[in-house]
Parts: sequence; structure tokens; C-alpha cells
Amino acid sequence: MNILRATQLYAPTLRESPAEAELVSHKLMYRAGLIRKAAGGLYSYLPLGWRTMKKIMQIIREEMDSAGGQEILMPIVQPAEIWQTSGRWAVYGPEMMRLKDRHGREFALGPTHEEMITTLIRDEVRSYKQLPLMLYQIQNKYRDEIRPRFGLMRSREFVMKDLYSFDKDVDGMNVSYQKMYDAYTKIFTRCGLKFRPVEADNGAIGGGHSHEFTVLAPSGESSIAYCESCDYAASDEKAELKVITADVEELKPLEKVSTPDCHTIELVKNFLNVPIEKTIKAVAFMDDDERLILAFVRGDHEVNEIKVLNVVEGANHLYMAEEKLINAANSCAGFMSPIGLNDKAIIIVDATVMEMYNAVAGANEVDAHFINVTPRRDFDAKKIIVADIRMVQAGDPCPKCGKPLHMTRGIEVGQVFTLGKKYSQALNATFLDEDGSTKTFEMGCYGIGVGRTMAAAIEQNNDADGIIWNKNIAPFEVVVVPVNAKDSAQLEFAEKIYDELKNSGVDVLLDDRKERAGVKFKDCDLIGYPIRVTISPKTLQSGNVEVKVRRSGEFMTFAREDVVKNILELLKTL
RNA sequence: CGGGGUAUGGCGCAGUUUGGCAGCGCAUCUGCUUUGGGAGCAGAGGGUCGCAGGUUCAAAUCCUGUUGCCCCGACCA
Repeated sequence: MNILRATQLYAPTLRESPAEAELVSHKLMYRAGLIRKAAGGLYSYLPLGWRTMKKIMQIIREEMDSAGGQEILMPIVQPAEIWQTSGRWAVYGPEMMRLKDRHGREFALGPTHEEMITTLIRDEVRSYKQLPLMLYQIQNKYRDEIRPRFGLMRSREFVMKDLYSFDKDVDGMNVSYQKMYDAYTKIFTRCGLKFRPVEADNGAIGGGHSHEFTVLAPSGESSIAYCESCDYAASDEKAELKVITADVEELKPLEKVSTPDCHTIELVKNFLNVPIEKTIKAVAFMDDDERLILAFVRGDHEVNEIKVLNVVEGANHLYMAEEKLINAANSCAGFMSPIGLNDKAIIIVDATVMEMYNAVAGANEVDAHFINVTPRRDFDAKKIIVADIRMVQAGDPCPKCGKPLHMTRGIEVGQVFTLGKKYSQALNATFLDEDGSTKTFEMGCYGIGVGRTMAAAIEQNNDADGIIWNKNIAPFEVVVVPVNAKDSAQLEFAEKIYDELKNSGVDVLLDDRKERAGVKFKDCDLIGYPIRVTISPKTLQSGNVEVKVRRSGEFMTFAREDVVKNILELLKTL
């Protein structure tokens, strides 16, 4: 039997990591010899890293196949025409890597494959009888990121699984979507990740669903709110919030008071000695057309700019408002409120603000505030837009079950998305339905970042000594270590154990390097094999074998004849 | 694209202020000793100091230009 020996494995481990590596996962991937960088955002996968990548890909393949997917492979180099037809040649902008061939024809390195697959299907599939269809590939993708960083987390070339579903109607599309949602749940569970499917905004596409599969990790780039009592989770920008009602109070008359230099909520609250929940905060924005947009939230809340954008018709971007705009609306910075503004301001009031009684708000003049403001009485309902515009905070009630929400950061490793007819329409991809009519495909797309999944797994599972792999994606499940490989008795014994494990289907490596025990142990911990089997003079003599579990650090002693059986049992728990 | 930094052996860094033999630790190779948590001793190899110009008797060091990389920001179906 061919033995996989560490002496023949290219696994260059380092004591130190390159200065540029910031994230734990990036450092460990470098130190453990999983990857090396070729240029900014471009990486080579070394044998250990590629083994893990292949295991993740295999899990993906199995789940895609059992959900009805079929694997294909499409070109990386894509003709410009299909992108021009869909309109994305211009839209995608500098993020798309472009090139010309010797004849001057334009091409792109695919950042995604909607155009490619839609064109493929358009030219082949004619009948509803051929539907539904789910095709996927695991392929390199290219995005010329403005700032590649964090190793494999945000790189310019990356391995991605992308599946595209084609259905004859929306119902079918939703079935495909659910199949993928379920498959993704299985995939990330098998990878041993703590994750949440997070509700995502469908934006302009509309109508369908979208979830981002987010691995929970403090270093993640996206911030999410989630509920521990139910399965609700959403990105901070998308989390919907219910109105918070306040206890009913007797209404006092509106009154203007002097508040010298109190231009922040903190100063007003202290000066007037009121709880922050009884204050109304104003944030002034303007859009591309220099329209003034004033957003009002409770003093202890923050404005969610995305929600504001969605409320204001025709606005694409928000900027900090220029002071002259605020003055033109008959107000002044630091003392704004909806009371007494002219028509130059678009006034958005958070729904929770409307529930307040006898609160404090600006008086639209320097050094003055109103007290006893009750928005329902004092705000001009015709002039204001009431909406949910606040940013979720830890402790806010879950929109599904009402329990307090938690906040965490996460790494987006996959997303599922219904596309509807967006691309099939643009590229004129149609089929003949049962009734003989021509119809446009209902599509969905579903992506998983393979490298990012690997990085996220490390980000979530490591300690001071190195990586702690889940057995399903570890480069090897078990490493057999003779502490002194120069001792032929130890080596031979280790080889026997190796053979037995191998014959039982265990993915195993023999560390036959003639290094000192300490060096080998450190490397084992760094690389993170889930189980280490140690052969030493001591164990040889007693006829037992020592086993160390990487995650728990636990040492066990197994009788020689039970080694394989016990390791198989142990693996099931890791 | 704006701001800030940086570039010296495979990795981590010093040397640049004030020009004068290119260094240190780790790693690598050889030998001896050691052998259950990154060993000790002795020796060795490896760098056009990012690149291109310029100043100078002399440039890693000063000047000009350029490129890569890193950080912050803007951007991100």
C-alpha cells in the first residue's frame, strides 16, 4: 500500500507569519502551509490547503447532486457581447477584469456566470418538459476588488460554486430555491460551521427571496442581528424593527426652553436632566439633487441610511447635508425638529418616535429646544413620512417572536437568490410551455465561496497553537506520529497502524519526518489534524497507543487491538 | 480614487537621521551530541538593498521618477 508520508508532503510550515496577514485565519493558513500569495488577492493553494478545498467541494457536490443539480463547467473567459446584451458590461464597471484577444475582440474574466448559463440554456432548452433544470459548476471567479484583503476572504481570484436554476414558473422557482436553501444548510453543517441563514434584501429584483449564509465570527465583515429564541436573522441594515410603544402619559403643553450650546443629544439630555429615551435626535442628509432629508429617531437610536434611502423616492445616495440647506429649511444644525420646518425639507420620522410623549426636540433655532413634544399632536402629519428607519441594536425585540435580538459579526460564505426573469428576459431565453405559449425562464442563482468557507472555518475554529479542523474538511483526519522516526521499531509499528486505519477508510498521514518530537507535535497542532496517534518507546512497550484529540487537548490510551475501532468511534464525535 | 505607511536572503526585522566592507533572529545545508512540546555546539550556503535615472571618489542611505505591497476611507450583483 502506498503510504502518505510527511517526508513526501509539501507542507512548509512557518514559525512566523508574513507581516501583511491580519486575520487569524490568514495567518494560520500561511503558517500551516495551506496557501501562498502570488500577488494581491491571488493565491496558490498548497497540498494541505487544496486537500481541504477538495473536501469542501466534495461536500458541495454531494449536496448539489442530491438536490437535483448537475455539474458542468463553463469558460472563465467570456465574450463581451453577452454582457453587453444583459447591460452589465457597463454596469459592472472596473470590478470586471477585461481583456482583448489578438483580433481586438473584447472578453471578460467571469465574475459570475448568469449571462453565460442563460445563453447556454437559451440556445438549447426549448420545452417545459426539460424543466426544471439545475446546473452548477465549481469554477474560478474573477473580481478586480478595489482592495483585496484578509487572504482568501476578499481576493481577486477565488473558487466559487455557482448553481443556476431554470423553472417554468414562479412556483417552480420557489421549489428550487427551497431545495438550495436546504442543501446549503446541510453543506455548512457538514463543514462544522456555526452559521445563520440571514434574510437579505432583494433590492431591484423584487418578488422573490434571498438569504445570505453567514458564518458567525467576530472578525466578519458584515454585522447581523439574530434571535436565539427563534431562527430569525438579518443583516443589520435589513433587520426590520417593530414600533416600540411608550407608556401613555398626560399631555403637557409644548414649551420652548433655552438650551445654550446643547447641540448634541448628550448635552441636551444632561442639561435638561431627562432620560435619553425622551429625546428626539435629528440627522440631516442630502441626496444627489441636493434635496435636504431630515431623519428623526429616538435619542438612543441610530439612523439606518439604507432604510432612509428606501423611503425617499428618487434618492440613490445619501451624504451629510450642507449647512446652507439646513438653514434654507428654516432650521439650524444641532437644534432640528419637524416642528416649524418649511417645505424645503423631506421629513422622515421613525415610527417609534410617533409613540413618544412629552419628549425633547430641537426648536429649529440656536440654543433652544422644545419640551413636552408629543409627535402625534405636534408634528404636521401631512408634511412627514413615518417609517421604520432605525438601525437595529442588541436588545431590540425580534420581529418574529419578540425576544431580544443579539448582534454579532459574520462572514458571508454563500447566498441563495431568486432572479426571476431578470436575465432570461434580457437575453431572450424562452421555452414553449404546456399550452404552447412562449414563456421566459424563472431563474435562481446560488453561490458558495469555497476558499472563504475554508477561511471562515479556521476563523471560527482555532486556538493559540493553530487550526482546529472539523474532521469532514481537515486535510487529513488522523496523523500517526512515531516520536522518533529513526527508530525502525517505532516506524514499523506506526506503519502498521497507518495501514489499518487506511484500510478502514480513514484519511490518514504518517509523520515519518526525522524531527524531534516537539517539532512534530507543534506542526500537528498548527496544521490541526483532528486526531493524533503517537507511537513512542513507552507505548511500544506497553502495547498501547496514545491518542490526542486536537480540539479538546484530551489524551487517551487505546489497547493495540482496539485502536482502529476506537478511532472510528472517536471520529464520529468530532 | 483620496490619505498614511512600507519595500534589505524563504519568513520576521535592524541599518537610512549624519553616504564609507550589507547585518541579526528564525528557516535551509553538513557534522557531532540530543530525542515527548519549535534542542545544543561547530561550520556552510543564500541578498544586483523593489525598479529606472541622477548627485558623489563612494549610495541600502541623498535627489527625481516609477512600481508592488500594507493600513484607513470612498466603493461593493
